[in-house]
Amino acid sequence: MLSPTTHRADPIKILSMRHLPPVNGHQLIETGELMGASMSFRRNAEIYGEGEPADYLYKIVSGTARTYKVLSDGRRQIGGFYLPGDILGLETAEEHSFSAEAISGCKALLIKRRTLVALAGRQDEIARQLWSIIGEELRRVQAHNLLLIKSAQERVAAFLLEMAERVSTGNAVELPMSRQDIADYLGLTIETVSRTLTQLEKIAAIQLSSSRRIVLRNRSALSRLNS
Amino acid sequence: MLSPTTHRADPIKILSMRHLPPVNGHQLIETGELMGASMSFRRNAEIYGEGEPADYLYKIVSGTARTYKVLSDGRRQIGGFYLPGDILGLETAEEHSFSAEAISGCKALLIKRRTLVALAGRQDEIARQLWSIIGEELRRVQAHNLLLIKSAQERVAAFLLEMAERVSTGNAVELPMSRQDIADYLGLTIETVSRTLTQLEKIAAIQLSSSRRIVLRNRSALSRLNS
DNA sequence: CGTGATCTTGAGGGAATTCAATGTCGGTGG
DNA sequence: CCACCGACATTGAATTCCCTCAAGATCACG
Repeated sequence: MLSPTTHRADPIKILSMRHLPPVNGHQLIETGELMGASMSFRRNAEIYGEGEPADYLYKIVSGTARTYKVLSDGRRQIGGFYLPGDILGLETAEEHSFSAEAISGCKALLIKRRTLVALAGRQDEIARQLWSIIGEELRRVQAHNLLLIKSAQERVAAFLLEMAERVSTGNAVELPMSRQDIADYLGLTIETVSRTLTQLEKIAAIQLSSSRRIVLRNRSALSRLNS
Repeated sequence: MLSPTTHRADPIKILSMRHLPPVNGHQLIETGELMGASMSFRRNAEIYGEGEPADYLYKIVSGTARTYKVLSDGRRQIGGFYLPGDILGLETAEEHSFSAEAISGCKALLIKRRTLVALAGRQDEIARQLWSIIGEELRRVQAHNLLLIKSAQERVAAFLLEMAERVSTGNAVELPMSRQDIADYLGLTIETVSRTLTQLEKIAAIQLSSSRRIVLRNRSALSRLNS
């Protein structure tokens, strides 16, 4: 059962809670000054579009989301994957610089940006958390940068290790995204991702139980690939 | 001559001034609560190292700096180039995640992070500027990400356009960094950068006056390459 | 069971890298 | 002043890695 505190009007909790328990009954949580409206998105539904006003942050409650950009020639670059507990749509600009979509069915908590910023001005703890969140995002994007200069093997290995940290139960990784998503995240083609995975299986670094389920058999081998 | 305000104890000015006039005489500027110590770095000198405590921000006054990481196999990835007016070392973590060096002789204004953060808690204007600076940094890193999935031509073209915006006088771009720096920034080899530049010269998009001086002859051609 | 979507595998080609040599520029000392 | 030197940059040839195009294989779903 839910602990009573999850229903309290506490913006700090909204920001910091890693997994928010499901919102039972009504879709609106009263959280003091910070309205947390819960919103559901079905598979492939748009959460927000590039260029739209960035009025809300979205805290993923369940499911997975992706941010992406489509270049003029049709190539798609995925900026990141967002799992439960992650915060999406963090921009200091007035407009979203990426689009966001639900990968699987997906529930998110909406947080009004202006309200949050105003609140941060008065409550140090909120401000501190906001800084930590945007700093985390910056580090994530920088790590992604480092990925993109590496070889296909290194990129895939790094991706697997990253996902293992985020979704793993033991050594098994249940991937929420398709090969195409992975490819567009890593700056590779879907074929190269597929080939690299079978290659990693051949050297006994991983085991492909099914296409979406991957077991890490030899993490140190993967780390070693990770230059 | 310097206007008197440049010497006033005004942290907002320190953050926002695009180009800080040279500090004549003593090396320490009294800026109220925010001490702005001026510091000089010679070519290739380290400004800070990866993993060191991130106690200071550095506002470049003159010269150019680079941030970088060296992977275990020796490859170097340059995270960004910082020109006069840019702020370096912005981390919300306790430690620097990149190293920083002066590319050319370089003067920077040191800003104590803790002091700045404390100040931001009391002055909205400071907080607002801090947000804008880190948001800018985030956008810069994301744009860099997009670069790294493109072809060599596109990367070099995008790099030239970026530098043109930042250092150009008309159509001439005076590059402060070496080919190796450019290569490590773009995730290419020095040879590929060189070849691509001569290629761009052949199609009359640019002119290589000298190796460090490049004239943009056809910006729309460069933009077109920029997918 | 079909049917479409997703994933894997194969063969060939192309873009960037590697390795190697040559060229250019700025400084230093004869 | 010019010859030499080292650092930096360009160019060339061969190779490697990833992409493209194409054909199967597998999976989910009606």
